[in-house]
Amino acid sequence: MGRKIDMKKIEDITKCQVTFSKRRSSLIKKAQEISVCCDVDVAFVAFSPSGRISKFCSQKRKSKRSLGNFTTLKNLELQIKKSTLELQILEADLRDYEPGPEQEPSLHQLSWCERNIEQSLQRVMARKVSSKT
Amino acid sequence: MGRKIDMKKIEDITKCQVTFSKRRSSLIKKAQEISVCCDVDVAFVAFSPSGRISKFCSQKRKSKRSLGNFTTLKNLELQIKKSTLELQILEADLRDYEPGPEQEPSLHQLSWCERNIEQSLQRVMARKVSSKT
DNA sequence: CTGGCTATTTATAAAGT
DNA sequence: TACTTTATAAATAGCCA
Repeated sequence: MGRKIDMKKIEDITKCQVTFSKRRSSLIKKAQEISVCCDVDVAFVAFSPSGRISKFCSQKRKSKRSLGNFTTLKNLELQIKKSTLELQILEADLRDYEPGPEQEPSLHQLSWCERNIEQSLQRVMARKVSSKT
Repeated sequence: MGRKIDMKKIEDITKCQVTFSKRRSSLIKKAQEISVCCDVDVAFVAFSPSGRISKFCSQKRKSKRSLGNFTTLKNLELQIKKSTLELQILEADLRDYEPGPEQEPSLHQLSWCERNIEQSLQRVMARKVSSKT
């Protein structure tokens, strides 16, 4: 599509931003299409050089609250515990970093991260429910 | 590309899988391209109907361990705490779900989720470091 | 399920406004 | 700086192996 370009970083700032904007749009469009046509749950995230985040999530989460047996719940709980532990370890690691003067962008990113974690778990849970149906 | 198709779920199982496979490939290719050309960190994830996960992450994480001041660390810690709390709440919510007879796919999904959480935090941390540079 | 082939439809790098 | 247009390169639906 368009004149061919080298697969390397576009040095011209303006050109790079334009390309990013255009490609991001079609990438998200494609993600939407595959989610609809193939009935899949997809997520796309991009951290731009300027620190901003672009994301797309096909929100086709199943409704919550559906009771059932607890056959393998132990395993699931174990995994969740492990994830929680990872978070705590990472929390400790974070102490080695310097936040810097600006704090808004990073806090936004952490907020995103937070939502991402939530959504990831929700996807897993939704998949868990649908896979047994 | 190809003969036009309706933007709706492809009912023919085989056709749907073929389409998913092909589109997934080009989607990941596009993700790789935008990550290189535009120097962005991207991630793409797809939960297929059959329960499998496809993902792509441009792994351009910054190296860890770089000391600095703790100016806004309080805020960061607060956010992390909040995320951890979310996880605990979600963990509680998980009790309302039934894992089902099959457990492998879901555990894999949780493993992915775990890695995703880790990677998300690492990206946030990396961005945190690079943004102050 | 992968992998080509081909006819079409999209995506898009550049240039124009 | 942001659309619009244009020329070209890619992506891909339908088939076949």
